[in-house]
Amino acid sequence: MIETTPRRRAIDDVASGLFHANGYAATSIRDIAKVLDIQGASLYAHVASKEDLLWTIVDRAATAFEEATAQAIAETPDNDPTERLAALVEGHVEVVTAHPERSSVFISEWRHLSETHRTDLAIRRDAYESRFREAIDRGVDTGAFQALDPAIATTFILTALNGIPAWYRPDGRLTADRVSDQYVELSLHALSEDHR
Amino acid sequence: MIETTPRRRAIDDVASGLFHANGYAATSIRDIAKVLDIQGASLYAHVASKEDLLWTIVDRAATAFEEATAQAIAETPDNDPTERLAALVEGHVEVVTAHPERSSVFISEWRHLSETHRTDLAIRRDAYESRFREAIDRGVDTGAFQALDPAIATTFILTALNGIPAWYRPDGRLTADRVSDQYVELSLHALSEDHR
DNA sequence: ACCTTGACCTAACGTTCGTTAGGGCTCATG
DNA sequence: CATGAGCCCTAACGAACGTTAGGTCAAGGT
Repeated sequence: MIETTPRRRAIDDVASGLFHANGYAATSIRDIAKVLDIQGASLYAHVASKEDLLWTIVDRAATAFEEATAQAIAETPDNDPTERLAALVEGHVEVVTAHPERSSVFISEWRHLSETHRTDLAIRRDAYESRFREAIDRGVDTGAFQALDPAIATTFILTALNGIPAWYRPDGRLTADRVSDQYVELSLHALSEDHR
Repeated sequence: MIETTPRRRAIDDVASGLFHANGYAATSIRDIAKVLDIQGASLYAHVASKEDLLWTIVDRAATAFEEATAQAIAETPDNDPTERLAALVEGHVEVVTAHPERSSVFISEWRHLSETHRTDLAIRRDAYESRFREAIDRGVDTGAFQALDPAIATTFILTALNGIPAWYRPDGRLTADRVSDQYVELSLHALSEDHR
């Protein structure tokens, strides 16, 4: 069970922000402490290690993505790949726009995890990507999607989705809903059969 | 003029590989030297600073992308946005697959440049992205592309392209040509008007 | 009145960082 | 044979790193 005091939560949020902005390796414990107006050593009353901090953030983000896919799958029929993929994309965008910093760290900083955590995460990430891959495979099989390399198509869409936290700003011109709508539209369009 | 001895070139290549694999901040001068079977301090006979190393790699990558777009634009008519965009995507994929490590560093590690170099690069990157943006704008205007938010569409495609060096392996299942073909197909399809 | 708990402090540890200074070896060219 | 360029060495610098140890102080429960 993960214990989470309010103070620890605040520390995680500050760490997310700095890891997102400068990267994990370029962010020191003392950098994080400075934002909290605290001495670096004091952080160790709340945190086991720097990597523990990273893992907490990454694990929370991974869980959010997993919950989103689970819901998307529960809400759409197996035999409608178009709707299924739309729900998956929408769910992904919602998670990313709700927590851009966490998501960014999850996507970009996993290399700096310990080997144990890294392999744990790789498994979960593969499972996540499989949800997209399965929907696309099925769509190609049933003819709903054009026949192209499903592996490339999956990667194409997933990398486009993963790019969002790098540019999305919650207070920017684009609302989360608009981004979601457009990304669903673009993703489905990219795969859809021509209707000439 | 940039002077480039063969030895310096070898150093740049090693640095590209490590920066790509572990990130700039997590790669030390001594790490780079170790691959070359050399003492860390010896690198300073060839390199002014660690940032100089990063900038050389990034600058070379940026130039490669600029040359690719220039060629794509020269080879396609202004009034055919579909062909223009196809050429831009193809050129981008060719650069990325020819130099995945350099490209990866260019895309992911620009935050660690000095402010001078970072703003220099930001300008060039904006100019590069504008080439895509202009083709998409024109395509939406002429009706060749479906009417969606051109800013989002541009970002969607560019982030998908930028994701390539993270997964592409020169000795893998997919040849550079195949990736290029598929990415052109997916990009154009994502934007194309329905023909129902 | 005492004790725990949470939050933070200062001081210090051993290590690694980027970088500089100064010297030495090899080898092609004059 | 002398020269000089190219390449690398050892030694060391001050700074920053993650982390540990031990202590203070206020709030709250018993």
